[in-house]
This record gives sequence, C-alpha cells and structure tokens, in this order.
Amino acid sequence: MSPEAPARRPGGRSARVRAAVHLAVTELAAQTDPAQLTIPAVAERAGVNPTTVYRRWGTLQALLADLATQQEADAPATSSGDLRIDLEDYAIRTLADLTRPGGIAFFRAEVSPDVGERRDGLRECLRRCTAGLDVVLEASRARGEAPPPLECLLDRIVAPLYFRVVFSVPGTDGTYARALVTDLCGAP
Amino acid sequence: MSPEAPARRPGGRSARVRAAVHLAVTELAAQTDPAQLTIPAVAERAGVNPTTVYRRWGTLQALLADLATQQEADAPATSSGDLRIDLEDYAIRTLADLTRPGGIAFFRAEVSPDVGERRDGLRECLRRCTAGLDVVLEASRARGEAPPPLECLLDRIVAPLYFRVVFSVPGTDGTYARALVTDLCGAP
DNA sequence: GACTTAAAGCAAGATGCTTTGCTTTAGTCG
DNA sequence: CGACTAAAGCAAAGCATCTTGCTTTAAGTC
Repeated sequence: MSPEAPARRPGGRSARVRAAVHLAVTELAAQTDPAQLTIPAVAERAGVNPTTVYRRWGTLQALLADLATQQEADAPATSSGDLRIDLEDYAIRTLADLTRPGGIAFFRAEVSPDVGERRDGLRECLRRCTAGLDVVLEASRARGEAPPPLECLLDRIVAPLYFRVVFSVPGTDGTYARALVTDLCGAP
Repeated sequence: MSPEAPARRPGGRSARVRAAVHLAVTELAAQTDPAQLTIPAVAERAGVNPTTVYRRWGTLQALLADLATQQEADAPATSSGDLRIDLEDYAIRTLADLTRPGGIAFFRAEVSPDVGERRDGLRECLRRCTAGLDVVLEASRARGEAPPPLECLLDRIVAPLYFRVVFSVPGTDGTYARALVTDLCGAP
C-alpha cells in the first residue's frame, strides 16, 4: 500500500523520477479532464517510462496518495492560539485545496475504485482531512478549553465544504467557509 | 443527455430490454466491486448485446441517471404534515439509499467522469437529492411556517450523511440521522 | 396480413490501459 | 576503481472497453 516503504536506494535517479512524476501529476490534474489523468499520460509528461510508474506505484490512487502525503509533510498544520481563528484558517485552506484546479481530483480518484482498495484509500484521505483538525483541537485542549468533538467539526465544517465543492453549489467561497465556523462557534 | 426522450417505439422489446438492463445494473451494483460495473458486464448479465446498451445510453452515467429517474418516478416524496418528522424521514431514507449495497455507486459514477459530463450529471444528482427536501419545505411553507432555507438543510443534513457514508465513518446509522435533525430543529 | 422502419444483434476492428520478460543504466559499497 | 544490484527503460503481447458498418428482428401502421 504505502509505496517504497524501505526506500532502499533513494538518491539520485529515483528521487529525480519521483519528483518528475509528482510534478506531472500536479500539472495534468490542473490542466486536463480527470479522465485524462492516467498513468501513461503522467509518464509521458514526466518523461518517464510508463512501466516505471506501474512498478513503483501500481495504481493511480497509490500515486496520488503518495503525492498528498508528501504535500502534507511539506506543509504541516499549525495553531495560532485561538480556536476560532484556527478553524477559520482550516476551513479556508480546505476550501482552497478543494477548489484549486485539480484539487478535487484526489478525492475523486479515491472515491471511484474498488471497495477493497477504496477502504484504505478513503481512510487515508479522511486521516489527511482530520490531521489539521486534530492539531487545532489538541492545541485548544492544551489551553484548558473544551472544543467541540472532532465528529462535530467533520459534520459542520468539512462535510459541507466537500459536498458543495463536489456538487458545484454556487456561492461556496471564503465568506461561506467563515460562516460555517461562525454558525458553530457563535459570532466573534 | 436524457435517454430516449421521444420514446418512439416504447412497447414490447424495447421496454423488455430496458427492464432487463435496469435489473442487471441494480444486481451488479449490489453484488460486485464498482470497478466491475461496466457496460459489457451489465449487458451480459441482462442477456443483451453490449452494442445495444452503448447505442441507447452511451455511457454508464447516463444509464445510472436513467435508472435513478425511474426510481424517483416510482416512489415520489410525500409530506406527513410535520416538518420535523418529514426531515427525519428524509434523513433516514437518504441514509438507507446511500448505505444499501451499491447505493453509493450512483454518486460515485457521477463524481468520476469528465468535467463536461460531470456538471450535468451532478446537477441532476443534486436535483434528485433536493427533490424530496423541496416537497417537505413547500408543505411546511403552505402551513404558514418558516422552515430553514434549503441550503441550510443541505449543509446540516445531506452533506454530513454523504460525507460519512463516502468515508465509511463508523456509527452512521438511523440514530445519527435523527440526531442531525434534532441538532437543527431542537428536541421534539 | 403486409409494409415500414426503429431498435436489437452480430462481427470485426480500433483504441488505450496494463502486464511481463529481458536489457540497460547508474547508485551504493567494499 | 570495480563489483553488485536496485531501479529504469524497452518492446511485445494481453486484455477490456468502445466503435462502426451491416444484417436481422419485431413494433407500429394502414
């Protein structure tokens, strides 16, 4: 499932290929239809042999998961010291992630495939969703506050954002994202 | 987009084929992995030539949309006369639709494909989501009440249900669905 | 009952994703 | 530097979806 766990020969060419493939995925996801986001297309754009991608990642979902994991590692979540501000930041960042070109491609790729694979893929996707929230909630608790439970935040903030982005509901912007937090926490 | 709008020769064989294909889709969606739900597989199970399915419906999404439309026509939404009860019924029915075997397949099929097609498919999917709510809200307004706006119901009831079913969040059952309505309307 | 034609069946082929066996390249280690 | 080997490249074949031109069936109409 997790690609190249041992990473037995990470230097030089392997890292170069990995970077090129990641970049190609990002560009393709942003530029073309989701249906065009295939392993052969990614490989061609990356200047890499398709076989290499198949052997290293196996499936498109695994590749996307690998990419998301790295992005998460590159930009870890932080806390400002105020729950309300943290939640607003989280909501706005999540919305931006979802609405940027190709942003929903990752979600889509995880939703489509087999149940067996999907279970793990979606669990990972959900974990990434909640990782930022966990940091925020933990910081709040560390200050002695009693923040809403994680499930409540999923229902009231994350779920509406996903739903409205997936269904292209009009008016789903930063103001709306902030309003979700206000509805939950009360006016500032 | 909408298949067989004129329906120039609906009797006999065409209807038989349509029924057989619909049944095959339902059974396959319930029994196999979503990835196995392809037009050739449906055609074989229905005892129909794949070409027929391709020519009549064109894509799997169109076929699923056709099926959903007919199901909607078979079981139109009603109102009990009490908003709270109507919303609970709606939430429980929606959850049941989504969690039954293959229930999420329709949503999944609409989320995956090309943007161009997806726009219409999702618009239709959303319309079906909200059709039941519209009936309930209209009935409430007709009684002189001031029910929450549709968007609020989407955020607070429909979106959490979809989100939790898609991500297989544990504890997503009838009690939870009712609790969503209680959180919104207050205790009975 | 026979005519017309929409719709289903059939078969061959195009297309594109995926796999597999083998060869070549280039990191890593002594 | 030279041997070792993981990883990338290459080529050919496999496989499933989808398309297309034509034939056959049977629903609708007079």
